[in-house]
Amino acid sequence: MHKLTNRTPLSEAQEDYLKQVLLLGSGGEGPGRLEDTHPVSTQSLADQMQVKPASVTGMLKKLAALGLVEYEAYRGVRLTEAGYRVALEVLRHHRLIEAYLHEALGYGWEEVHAEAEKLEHHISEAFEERIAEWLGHPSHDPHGDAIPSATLELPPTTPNRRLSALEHGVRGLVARVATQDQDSLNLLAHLGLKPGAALQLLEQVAEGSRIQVGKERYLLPMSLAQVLWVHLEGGPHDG
Amino acid sequence: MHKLTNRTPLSEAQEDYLKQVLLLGSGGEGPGRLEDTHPVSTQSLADQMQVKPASVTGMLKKLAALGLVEYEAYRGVRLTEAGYRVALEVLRHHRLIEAYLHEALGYGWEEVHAEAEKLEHHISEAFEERIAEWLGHPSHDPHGDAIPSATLELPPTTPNRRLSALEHGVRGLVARVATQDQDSLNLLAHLGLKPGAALQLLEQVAEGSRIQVGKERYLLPMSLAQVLWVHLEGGPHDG
DNA sequence: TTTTATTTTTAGGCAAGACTAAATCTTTGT
DNA sequence: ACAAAGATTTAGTCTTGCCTAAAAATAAAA
Repeated sequence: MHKLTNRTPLSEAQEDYLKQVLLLGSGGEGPGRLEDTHPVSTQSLADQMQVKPASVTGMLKKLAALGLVEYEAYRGVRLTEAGYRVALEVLRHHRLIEAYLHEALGYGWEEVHAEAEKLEHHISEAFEERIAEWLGHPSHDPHGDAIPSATLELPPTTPNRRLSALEHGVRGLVARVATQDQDSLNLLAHLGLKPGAALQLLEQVAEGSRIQVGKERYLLPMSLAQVLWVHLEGGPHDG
Repeated sequence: MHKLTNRTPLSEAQEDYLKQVLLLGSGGEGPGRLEDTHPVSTQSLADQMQVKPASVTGMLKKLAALGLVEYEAYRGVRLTEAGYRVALEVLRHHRLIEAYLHEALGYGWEEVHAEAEKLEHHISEAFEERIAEWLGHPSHDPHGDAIPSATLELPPTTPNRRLSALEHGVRGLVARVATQDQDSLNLLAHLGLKPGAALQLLEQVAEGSRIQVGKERYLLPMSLAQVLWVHLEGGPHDG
């Protein structure tokens, strides 16, 4: 029996599961409309949450009973409308906090993830509002990830592509750094490859992507080239 | 067996208990040196934590096993040196957050407590440092409560007295508002009775204290007069 | 199609931290 | 001094969220 008029506050774990179902169920471009998501496997959730698959099954049953996910045994899980809203709310908290830590408190953009991960579950709506206000209601966080609005709409997407999928010679701006791995973040930050940075793809080789950033040339391993999303120079315009 | 080389991170509940043992064990003037505290009863902790006495007993045993409190059955509890340090650290977090919410994010001084209560357990040392830096390493929070330094020293105490204990005619400045009750805070805020405000005690009556604030006169109920700590005008100097 | 490998679920447990009810200590009143 | 009252502790449960091991379902391969 679904409890759609759900006003029981969710636990931290529950919120985290919902967030991950959204993230894993969306393409690499980041979360979009609920209809565009695909079901998520128990295993992928277990990996993401650093937890055993059996634990995931247990939690999914609870969330299904709350009407927050649609869960069919052996068949993966997807969010309901209600679960989707919760997930977006958590994402909004996370990304606003990242932006605030970066802009207001001088955190490096590569340092903000861990702190936001803890805080996202513990701030009030008032806090959310005040930092959003202070920041001027930003549409993207320091990693280039979209921030849902107060009414949970996502900002319009721009046509970005993975560095690893570009043709040689192409120039563009880093639009998004889609990893949370601390080592990767540190390296990319060290190379100046943060959102907004200009780069040119020299060529794709077996080991990864040879690029030029300012006057420097680097060979970026495949694993990193895949998480760097690039906005093409002179690419498609929308207006 | 005490585990004095304690580096197991404490739970939120454990930190809260330690904080309350410190607060309840200190006089109304707020926490001072560990030697000046008195043992705290199970009942008073239960009241403060909104929990049944049996639950308190259970937790105290755990904390005693960790070497954070000295606990003798039926006899109350006090902090050990290690527990005292944890309690001060939590208090520092709490009060720095209150100050930051007030000064940086425009929270009213009467609104900050609830938010700080949640956040105090979830911020990193880096976060603590950055907001302390931003604030200029303040010695007191918006309620006038002392903030332990990064090395956990308490700022020198000033000779304040409860409004309810003053003689009529006396003038002074509000030094501290020692309540966390939201209704009381709202009322005091409404009357402009925040730390720094000047007032004069007209007379003590059975129902409370008749005072003058600016051009207004109020009869402040006993319960409120007891939580208002006043710094006497032209009072004892220390230099 | 049948076997094998992989994924997922079930079953049973554990640790925190709360609760209730019952037992036991301490204090207090006379 | 002693009994009643009040405070505290013990004993036994419950819920949450995780675990491991074993069973079952699905998917892949022969």
